[in-house]
Amino acid sequence: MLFRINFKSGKPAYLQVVDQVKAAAASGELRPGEALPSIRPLAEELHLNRNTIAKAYAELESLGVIESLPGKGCFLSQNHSPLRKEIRRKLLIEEIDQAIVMAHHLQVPGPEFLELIQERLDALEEKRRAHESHKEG
Amino acid sequence: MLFRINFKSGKPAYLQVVDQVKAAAASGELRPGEALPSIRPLAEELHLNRNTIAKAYAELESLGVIESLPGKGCFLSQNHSPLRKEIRRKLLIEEIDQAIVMAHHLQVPGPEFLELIQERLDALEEKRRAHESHKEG
DNA sequence: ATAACTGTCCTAGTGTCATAGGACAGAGGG
DNA sequence: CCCTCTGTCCTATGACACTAGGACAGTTAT
Repeated sequence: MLFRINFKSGKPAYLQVVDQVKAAAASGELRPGEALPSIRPLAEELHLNRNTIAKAYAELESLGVIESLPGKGCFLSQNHSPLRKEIRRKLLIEEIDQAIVMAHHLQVPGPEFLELIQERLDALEEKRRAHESHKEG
Repeated sequence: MLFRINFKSGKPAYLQVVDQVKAAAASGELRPGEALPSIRPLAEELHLNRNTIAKAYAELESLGVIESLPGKGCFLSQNHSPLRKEIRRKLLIEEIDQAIVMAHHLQVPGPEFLELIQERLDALEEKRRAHESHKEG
């Protein structure tokens, strides 16, 4: 598990951590129940204040991605997203529409757009398979 | 052309305008060369300061979506996105990955995700056809 | 020229965000 | 108990984002 902060990206450090944990969860790099790096060591490793990491973890907990047990540590949740199905669908549609509008604006035609999506889905699936075999084999 | 600002969304007003103009351009509601509402009247209509609209338009110009001619007005560009193809592809991939990670996190399975995308693409296409016929017929 | 319109720049106020350090509370090993 | 680890809360500070009003410059019609 390796995080990297891009200090010149303009994106807040704590949000970068949030995104990277989410991505790690999606790719299987982090598995349900697994412990995340504890706040202080990770903060030191990334040259951030502990509260910056704490804020990221708090955000992740509010999203249902992780659970934090004071005194023990933070762990990846079993069941993500406590939201109702219609809400989840609505959120996802917003995200999709944003990508579609960007594709149009970048003049990427529909077929190429779909191809790109399939490509990324495949890439993710491959990552997941790789992590499966690492930890089960 | 109708804009609506959601004041309790937390999203800055000028960004809401940016998104709505981009969406209007993608859906064909706004066509290349067409004039956008001028800054002051639109600001008054939306109960915003002129500079809030001006900032939105400036952002859109920097993105290549519109062109503003001082003294004349703002107009939708012919050719969006002055960026090189690899850059555009990279930007789009970031957006797509974000949607994919969200789909995973919301526990929306791959096929349903693709279905949703197709659905939104179709919806956009229908809008575009509707605007075609309105303005050509 | 005047007036009414267009967008733009400058500057200031206000608030929120991101980050940081100190102190506190629960868990577990000597 | 004592110490060290865990996460959490409170507070403060610095920076930046958003908004706002005044003054300016280009365009067009009268």
